[in-house]
Order: sequence, then C-alpha cells, then structure tokens
Amino acid sequence: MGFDDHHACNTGLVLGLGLTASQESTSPTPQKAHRQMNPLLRKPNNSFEPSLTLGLCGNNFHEEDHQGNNSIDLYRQGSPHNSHSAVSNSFSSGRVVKRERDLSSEEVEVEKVSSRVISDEDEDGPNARKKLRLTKEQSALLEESFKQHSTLNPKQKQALARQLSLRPRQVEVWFQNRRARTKLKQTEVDCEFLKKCCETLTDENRRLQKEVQELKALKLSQQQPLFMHMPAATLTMCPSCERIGGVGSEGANPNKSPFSMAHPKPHFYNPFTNSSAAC
DNA sequence: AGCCAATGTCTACTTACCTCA
DNA sequence: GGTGAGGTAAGTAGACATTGG
Repeated sequence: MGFDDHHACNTGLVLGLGLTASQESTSPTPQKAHRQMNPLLRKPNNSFEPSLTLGLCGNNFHEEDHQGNNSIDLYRQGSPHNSHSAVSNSFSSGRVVKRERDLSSEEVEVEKVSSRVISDEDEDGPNARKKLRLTKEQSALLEESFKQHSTLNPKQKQALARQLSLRPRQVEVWFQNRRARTKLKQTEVDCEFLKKCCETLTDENRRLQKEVQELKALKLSQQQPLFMHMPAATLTMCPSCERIGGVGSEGANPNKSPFSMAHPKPHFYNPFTNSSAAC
C-alpha cells in the first residue's frame, strides 16, 4: 500500500516492514553470537527479516585492541560514596557463589579487595547499600565509549574500568543500564509514532467510509429518476471532459492523502446533461 | 562426535539509594 | 524538615553461547 510514513507523521522516523541486513562488522566475541540469537538484538549477517524497530544505528562493534595488559589495579572509587558497593550485599547471602562465578578471576580478586575495604568502612550494618554516583568525567567517558559501541568485550571493559578507576563490573552494569535506557526511550518514540499513524489511519478510514456511503447513495439514485433525488446544486460539471461530479466526495479532505485514488475526482454520469447539446 | 558442567554475557525486571522540586 | 517522583547503580533470574573435560 502506498502509505508514506515520512510525510504522514512527520517524525523523521521510518516505519515499515522492512528487510534489514546486518550492519555489524564481524566480531569474534561470544557476545556477538549471543546477539545474533537474541531476538531483540539479532542482526544476522546473511539473512533478512522483517523489522519494525527503530534500533540504534551506527552500532558497529570494533574489536579494538586496547593495551589490555592484565595487571590488577585496586580500583579506587571516584566519590565519597564509592567506598560502598553492592558487593557487600552479595557477600551476605548464599548468592556469593553465583556472584563470584560471574566475575573473571581478575575481577574476583578486585572484588575481594574491595569487599575487605568495605567491611572496614561499613558501619551501617551488613546489608547497607550505599549508592554510587559516577562523576561527570566518568559519565562523560562512558557515554563517549557507548557512542562508539554499545557493548563491550572483556578487554574493552577492563581498559575502560582502569581508565575510570572503576571495577569492571561497574562498567558492565553501566552499559547494561545504558542500553536499557536507550531501548526504553526508543520504545517511547516508537509508541508516539505509532499513535500518530493510528490517528492518521483512523481519519483516513473515516473519510473513505464516508466516500463509500456517498457512492452508494449516488448509485442508488441513478437507478431512479435523478431529478427526484439529486438537487441540481449538488452536481458540478467538469468543463474539460463535460462530465458531472458530485459534491462532497472530495471536499472532505482537501489535502492529498496517501490513500487517495488514482483519479480522485469521480466522474458521475448524469443522463440529463450528457446530451450532445449539453455544452 | 556427542554430552555435560562451568562460565560468561545478555535482557528484563526489580530494588534501593540519592537528588530535587 | 518531610515527602513524593524521577533517575540510576546494582541485584536477580533466566536464556543462550562457548569451552574444556
């Protein structure tokens, strides 16, 4: 169908059942493979599939080779609040097993060091969970990095964490939350866009229904003496082709619509004006 | 080659803390 | 000063891929 979304809703967005191909460069990381399996992130290389989403573009994932040496830093926190972390909670339950399993060996070591510091400083009880606030500099650098690639491979994570004096886990969490926020915003945009499309289609539907009614009425009137049902004032004659058109069939929507018929002005045959002497 | 456990990463959802009006 | 809303760091569960035995 010839529905032109770009003009209909004027949002600058593209809606369509399109076939999208992968924009992602090759990455040897497992995450890439995972993304290919994940329905929300999947961008298969050699396949096309219908899509309605307005996902992030420019999301190329480069296998950047940061210096990435494996030395372990004691990641100091950037703000006074930072001496506490969620790790203190994790270690207070049996989930510490999973928690440690989630961490690389390096991270485990860092976590353990951190937890030691935490336990020294934590005077609010074993379950206290103070909120970390990232500094402006940290946030800015994370944002910058996110613009380049919305997911990180382990090396990138390590390098970024070192650069920011954060734990790799914190960098990972920040990226996870950032992706979630992006997706949420995009969903809101999509929702607004679809609402507008719905309104447009509803209006169009209403207009077409009205047109159908008028055409039906006209057809009915043609089966009976026309002068009894159709006042002369409702008929107009096309000066060029000398045909008669009804009022109201087009006037309801003066704007050209994507749903307009190929020949928007219907020509109605009027036996009374169709004689050779009519014009 | 096939199986399985361990591990790592992801999303989605939730919780808890902090800030600000 | 108290409070509710919003933002966000972090926890959790579940799914899936990879890897090594």
